[in-house]
Amino acid sequence: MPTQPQDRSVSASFAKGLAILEAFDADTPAMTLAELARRTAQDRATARRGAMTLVQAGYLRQNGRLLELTPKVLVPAGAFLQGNRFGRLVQPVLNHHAKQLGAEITLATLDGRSVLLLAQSTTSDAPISYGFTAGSRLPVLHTSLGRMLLATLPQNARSELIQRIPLTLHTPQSLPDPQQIADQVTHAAETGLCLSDGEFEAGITGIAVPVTGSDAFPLVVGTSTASLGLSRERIDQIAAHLSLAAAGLQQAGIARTT
Amino acid sequence: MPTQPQDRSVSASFAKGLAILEAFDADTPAMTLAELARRTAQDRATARRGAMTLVQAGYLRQNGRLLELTPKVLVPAGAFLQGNRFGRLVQPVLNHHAKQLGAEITLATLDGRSVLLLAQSTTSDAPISYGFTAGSRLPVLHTSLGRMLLATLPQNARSELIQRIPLTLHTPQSLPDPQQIADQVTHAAETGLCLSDGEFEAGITGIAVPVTGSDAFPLVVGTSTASLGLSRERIDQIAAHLSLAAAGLQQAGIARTT
DNA sequence: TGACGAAAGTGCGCAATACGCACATTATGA
DNA sequence: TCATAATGTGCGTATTGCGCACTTTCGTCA
Repeated sequence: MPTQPQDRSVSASFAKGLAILEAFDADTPAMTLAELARRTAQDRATARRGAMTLVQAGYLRQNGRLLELTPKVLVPAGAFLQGNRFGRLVQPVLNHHAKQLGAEITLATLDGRSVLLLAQSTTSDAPISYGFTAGSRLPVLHTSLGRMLLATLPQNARSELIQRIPLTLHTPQSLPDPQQIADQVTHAAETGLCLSDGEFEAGITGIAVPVTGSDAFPLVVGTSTASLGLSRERIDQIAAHLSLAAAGLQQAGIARTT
Repeated sequence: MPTQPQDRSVSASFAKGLAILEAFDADTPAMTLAELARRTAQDRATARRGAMTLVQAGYLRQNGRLLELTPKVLVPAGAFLQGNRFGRLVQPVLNHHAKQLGAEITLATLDGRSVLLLAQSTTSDAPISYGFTAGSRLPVLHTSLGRMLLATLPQNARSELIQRIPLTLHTPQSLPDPQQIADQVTHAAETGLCLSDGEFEAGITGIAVPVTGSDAFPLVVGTSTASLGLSRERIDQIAAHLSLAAAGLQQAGIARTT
């Protein structure tokens, strides 16, 4: 009684263990074993084995009957960021243009069905800080970053993703129709600029431009600002700054040398 | 022919898979499969299974014959940082006192046998930036952060760690004798302040103070400055700022509510 | 161009190992 | 106090991962 056409080149136990780790997110950085088993749809004994392995490896720790992430999960992230010279190559560029612009600039890529924030400028004098950091996830369909990322994809992948990603409305202004979103994406692809007004957070307009030249990951940079009194001139101004930042990034060598 | 007193509550395959992921560090964010197998001392087939599983899960990607970390490794880190409200609780405190102090302030904990950086102030006007970010590792024995962390430990754990951690000298000024280091740690424990002059990077003095009140992890904050012309008064001044930052952090609620 | 070494992919037999049921125990809350 | 839920554990079973050995591909130097 075979269960699945098991792929002999991936380890099922390892995959299940990773699923345990992935069960922890920003909203739930600590949970009980039973809840963990429920979330991952694994047998409690299986979930326990995975969790105990993670505890032994140092990625989880037991606090009473709660399992919680330890700071050790920062290590692989640090390896990625340092290994790719983010601190030296990316951060200065973002900071410089953010200062010029007077608003924070975010670098993001696409991961599965969500936007993944990679880095953000840290100009302490910037007005708003949303508490988003590297590793944060954002929805794809209703953010300027997400739509701009979609726009970098080839047509077929683009429309397939728009269909497959469950559409959740965050504000009354969130576009409810996949077709409208697809049109916005097409428009973004043609103009190299994407706006999204109040579709993710009310009263906030997101603006994003692509970072071309990266053959490894789709990359975009973006910023956000209050929608109120946002003139066309100001938008163009912001877009210009973002484009400069994007150019600076690819010149700094974000593109992977294949 | 039994191999090991195998612990039935941890998954060997999962642990091996995690070892694959841990093989990637800041110096080697990409490597070939053979090298991966060599580093982890696993059979190539085993290493391949682990790597392919990580590829399927999205944490690694294949670039030619190289395996490299993907940005997805930022996700667990983001979950930890956001879940513990670092962006809202920690960062503002660090930034505020860093501005007052005129130098970057770093928050760190102890992970195994190395210092693990958790967060760093981001005052764009600070003089030096070492390229260290959250997730970076530093040696324990020859940094002020590390020694201050050791000082927070109970006596037995303290001396055991000092014995067990391999002692590598980074500069001519690095203390070569475990006993001297132990004395420094004791002194740090008594005074609540730790200095380390040029033992990790020549000409740089590190200064660290403990963040008490955390029952979950040992925490310290520290900064670094040029050793040249560093007066006793200035040191006291810096220590005062760091202590304020430490107090601000525990007041912000870094301590885990057990 | 040919030949060598290193790296990558694959198949498969064996047995170690992870699975998941079921039971006992302990915490939680009505 | 009882009921419910969560935890830890033992263990039989067969699934699953291990690792040898072979083939193929790639890169390099003669």
